[in-house]
Amino acid sequence: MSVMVDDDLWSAVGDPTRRRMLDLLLSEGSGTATSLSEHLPVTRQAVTKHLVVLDRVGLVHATTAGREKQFRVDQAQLARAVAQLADVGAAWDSRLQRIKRIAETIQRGKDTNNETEKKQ
Amino acid sequence: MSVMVDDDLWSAVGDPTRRRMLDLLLSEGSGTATSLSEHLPVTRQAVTKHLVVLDRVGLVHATTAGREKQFRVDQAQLARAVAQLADVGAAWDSRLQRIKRIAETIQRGKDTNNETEKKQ
DNA sequence: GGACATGCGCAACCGTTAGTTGCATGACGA
DNA sequence: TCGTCATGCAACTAACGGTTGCGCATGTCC
Repeated sequence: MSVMVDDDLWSAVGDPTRRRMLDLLLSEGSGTATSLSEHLPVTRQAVTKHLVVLDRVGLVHATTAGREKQFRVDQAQLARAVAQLADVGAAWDSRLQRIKRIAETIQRGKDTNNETEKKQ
Repeated sequence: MSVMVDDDLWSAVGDPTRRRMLDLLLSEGSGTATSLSEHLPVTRQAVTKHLVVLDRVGLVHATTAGREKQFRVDQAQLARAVAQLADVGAAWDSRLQRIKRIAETIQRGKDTNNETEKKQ
């Protein structure tokens, strides 16, 4: 019934700044804490902390080259996250649809018992 | 490009406890802070605070009856939230698809030793 | 090689938030 | 009226998102 959700993964994409960082990394291909912070309303250090979080849940990983640390999106993990968004959305959506159908059934009258409502 | 997202609405459903509360309210139809807290690993007071933020973004609203305060999900607002989940998911998904296509194109072009490297 | 710039990491600090405990109050049933 | 039950309010803690400041390593330019 209730969808299996990785809370850590969801929380990681729950933050607006981190979502924008993922957007940036996807469109640019890769980026450093400094380069990302230039396109964001927060400081480099804040970006660094977010990168740690994203790295911890496997949504990005880094390769150090000289004094720069390039981050890239892990596509498989982001795909997992997208799947979870879709799952939860679908679960809620079907709930809403069911409520709507019940409401319409009640509206129509009480003798049309073709489809069953089960929970109270 | 970047999807229009209501950060407040998203943050509201970004919290795992609040998501479970919405699940409970959807399946039970309605609930009080006390009744919800009985199915959750947090205290009644914590649930109350979450109900305040859910109410603030319009995802639930309450009707006071005697000494009880019954909360119900606002279906229209939850539908909006679901739509935003779907939007962000779709945006990332198309990004991932595009990257995949580009990767395949490059692979096809430079391919004289056709061993596909597989990650898993 | 030395001077300077750049990218990063670490630490201290602040405001907000998710959670707790404790207590007071208002509504209900016997 | 008395006890019970749901709620509300206040204080406190821990974690988080954010800042500023500093130190260190690497790269560049004479």
